[in-house]
Amino acid sequence: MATNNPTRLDPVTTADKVYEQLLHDIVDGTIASGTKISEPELAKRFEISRSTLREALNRLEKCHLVERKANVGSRVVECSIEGLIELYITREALEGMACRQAAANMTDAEIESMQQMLATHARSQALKDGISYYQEEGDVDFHYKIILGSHNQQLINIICGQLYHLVRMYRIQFGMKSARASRAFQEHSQIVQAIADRDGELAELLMRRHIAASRKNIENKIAQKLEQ
Amino acid sequence: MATNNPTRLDPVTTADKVYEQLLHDIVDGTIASGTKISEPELAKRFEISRSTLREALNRLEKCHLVERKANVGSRVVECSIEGLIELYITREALEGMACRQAAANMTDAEIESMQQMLATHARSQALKDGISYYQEEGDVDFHYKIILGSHNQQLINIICGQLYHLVRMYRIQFGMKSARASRAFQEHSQIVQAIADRDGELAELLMRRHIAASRKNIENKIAQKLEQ
DNA sequence: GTCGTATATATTGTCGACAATGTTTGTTTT
DNA sequence: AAAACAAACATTGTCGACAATATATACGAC
Repeated sequence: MATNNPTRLDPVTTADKVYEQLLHDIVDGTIASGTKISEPELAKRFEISRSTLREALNRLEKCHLVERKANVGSRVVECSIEGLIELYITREALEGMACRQAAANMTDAEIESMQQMLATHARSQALKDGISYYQEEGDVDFHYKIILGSHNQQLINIICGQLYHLVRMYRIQFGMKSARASRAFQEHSQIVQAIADRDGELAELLMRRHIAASRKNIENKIAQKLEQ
Repeated sequence: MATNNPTRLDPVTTADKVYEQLLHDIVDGTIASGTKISEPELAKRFEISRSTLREALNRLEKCHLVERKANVGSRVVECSIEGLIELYITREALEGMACRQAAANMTDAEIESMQQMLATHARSQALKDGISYYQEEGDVDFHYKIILGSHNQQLINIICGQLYHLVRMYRIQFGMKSARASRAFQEHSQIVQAIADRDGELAELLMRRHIAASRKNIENKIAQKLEQ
């Protein structure tokens, strides 16, 4: 399945490449959450100068994946349950509004494309039910398309450019495998229908519920894990 | 009036100082919107090296005040009516949610402090009615307090750390002098009441209307200016 | 005279070294 | 032995120079 990721523009400079590598490593936990980052060490590992490493770190800071204190250094952001909840609440606000705007601003062609995508998901889901990875990819693609459909550059930048990296990080590190695939698919369908009807108010409401449900699902899972 | 600005932490490094100076100059238009930034020239002007200037530029990029293209350079962000609308729509989503969270998470002391603030505004407004500068400052302080009251670090970072610089830039450059002072004050009071009642849903609704009204007010003003 | 190409210029990206600040270790004092 | 201070160390911040890329200028072909 093609992951239509709007954040990834071809890296031209070496700082770009290092940024992408570090982004990947942090998101999937190869570089553990909370780790102190040693500039000299990392620079040596990548065989680059500290200047270009710092350039890469600056971009990671932009998506809130590393935090820097003056004269002290950088750390990979710490993953916490509180942080996760805060993130999802922010998502609820932003993606809800993006969905409302999408209902107003998406072209008919874009809507058509979404409906086709859902049809594909339905088929692939019917075939390999339970295999959640594809559903995960599909879920991300679905949300990206709606955000882009808002045609609001501010929303697009904030959500795709910074928030989503953190979302993916939490998903992977907390081992969220989208346990509610069929339910989520149903919700996706309702949302697309609202957009097709150009009903922005309903579209926003449904998206907010969708994300809130996802958050509660994750909260429950974590609560279960803590009980074990 | 003390401007309780949560973004301004004491600058320790020279890059911090240059950042703050540039931030100020860009927001108030001393460095015009859309200007190409020449690194060698700016570095010479501030009598610093290009490295530390680039550090400052990176932070400006974080709040979407400058945009950089690889191997080409940086420009001050362009102010457009579309951009303004997109910004206010984003504000509506984020501050609306922040207000809902504030209703849930603000301490009684924080609420008390807001009520006192409003009382001060009421008095100062009654005295020097029409002098909108204080009202402007007061408005910013009001919104900051609510955002901080959400106790949601993600929302606080996005809104105070990046969005608000742009908001202030648009306000100044488009010459918005808050023509609806008394109306805005009334809306502020209603919002604080909803928060005091711990009615998150209403608080969010009112904040969204408040920002939407502000946006429409600005749009009208711009339309009038274009007619002249 | 205009378009295309090639050279020259300027700007950005990257590098290694030095200065300033934080942190650790070792010593001294109570 | 614990606390306080001092010195050695490591890390981050800043600098100036070089390399790679983009832009501007000059020249030549049609």
